Amino acid sequence: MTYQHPKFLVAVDCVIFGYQDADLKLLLHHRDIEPAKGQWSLMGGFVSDGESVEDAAMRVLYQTTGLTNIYLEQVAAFSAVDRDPGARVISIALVALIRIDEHDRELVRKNGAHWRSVNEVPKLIFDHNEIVEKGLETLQKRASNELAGRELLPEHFTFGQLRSLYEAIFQRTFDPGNFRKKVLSLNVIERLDIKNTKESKKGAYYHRFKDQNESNDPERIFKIHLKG
Amino acid sequence: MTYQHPKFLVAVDCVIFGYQDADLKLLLHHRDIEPAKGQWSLMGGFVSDGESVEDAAMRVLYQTTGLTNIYLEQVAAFSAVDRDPGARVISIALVALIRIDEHDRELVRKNGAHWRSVNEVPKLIFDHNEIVEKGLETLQKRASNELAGRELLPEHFTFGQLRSLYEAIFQRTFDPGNFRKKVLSLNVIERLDIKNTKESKKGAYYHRFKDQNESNDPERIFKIHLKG
DNA sequence: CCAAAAGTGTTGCTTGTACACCCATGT
DNA sequence: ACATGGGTGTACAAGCAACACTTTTGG
Repeated sequence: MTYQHPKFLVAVDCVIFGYQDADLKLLLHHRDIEPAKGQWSLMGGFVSDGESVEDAAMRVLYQTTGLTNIYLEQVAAFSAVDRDPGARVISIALVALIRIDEHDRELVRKNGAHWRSVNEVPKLIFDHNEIVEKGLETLQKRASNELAGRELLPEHFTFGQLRSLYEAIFQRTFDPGNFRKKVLSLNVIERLDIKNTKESKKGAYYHRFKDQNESNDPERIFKIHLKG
Repeated sequence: MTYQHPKFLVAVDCVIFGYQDADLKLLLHHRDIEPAKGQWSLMGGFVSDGESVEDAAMRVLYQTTGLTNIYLEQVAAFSAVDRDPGARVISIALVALIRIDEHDRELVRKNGAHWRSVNEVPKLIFDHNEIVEKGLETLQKRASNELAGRELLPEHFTFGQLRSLYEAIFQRTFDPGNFRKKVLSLNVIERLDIKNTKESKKGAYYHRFKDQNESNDPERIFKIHLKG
């Protein structure tokens, strides 16, 4: 051992967002270990040897949703000395965005996990409510700097669906016309020749995200300040 | 012990920015422990029991600069398994902004520390160059979302000095007139009746940051996109 | 026919950007 | 007198925001 210093348990807590029924969802489960066993908690786990924080988060995600290749972003480190009454644990929070229709429902069920609307997050253990707050902020920042949704929407989506997603993320409404124009100006989605006729009488064209390469993004600053 | 899991050394690495001679500076020192002893490194240390990550960073700052009450912001966790050849160390990076004229030069000297321009950062140990990059990004984001400089400039400063600071942070020039108007519109600084006559023939009014309370900030989005 | 979402257009306003231009003064 | 940074003003462009209006079709 080269260094003589105290060591710590290091955990990852995943703020896993999905989107369904025009509502931003958060994956929560009943914690299965003491302390606070049975209470609502974020999906989390401890970092293992030979594993980076991101590796650990991906492992947790795979174990709980069956998904790989997930978009992950660090939120922050939470390290208050008494944040976990069971032991001194330093936790790195990460936010993950997943397509809710692709996850393994059986796995989620086995984990005692449930999707809950971000508007109805129950009291969570420790500082997890605070982590959710910060995680949502991180998502909002991301969604203002670029057009988010690739990881949350199905392959094909209408403008209405994209707008609903943004309304869920920012917890407010956007003017349909202005939102459309703003998104189009970013030049990152393209229209298909198929129409969705389920969600409106007239029918709305499906769109899809362009490939990373062809979506020429010259400093795309989104700056969503559209009012309802 | 409640949990059975591997434990890790947790470090803090501080990206300490100061500002002097129209140049953004970074505090570096010669590492005094093996491995990589003597090489350039960020100011850092290990988290102790009973100490949060922020506590540890403040301790490191105090030990190296003698300063307390420093603005601190988390950058990210760096946790690649082999990032430190001496041992498995998970490091939380934080960015700190200090007024360079207030630090304890003697302390800094004892630490073998030196201020280096961010434009001339040498090869650092481990992943510290990457940490500096991320730290600068964090500073830039902060400086675009609000008027930064409280912690970097002296009490009284001219528009020229503030603009120079921003030019150092963003590594580009700003139009003097437009910069002035933009900053004034934020309504967070006030003019004093004293003039600085050293840096220009005409003399420039000193300004200072208003108190947090009286600087009514209605969603101040800075959005520095001024061209040279 | 009516409601409701899709999609387009118009207009006023705010803000960014590029300048021109005067001011004060040390050299 | 002139070069230099300070400070103000102007004019155009771009983007935001509010909202009118037309299209389409299921009920």
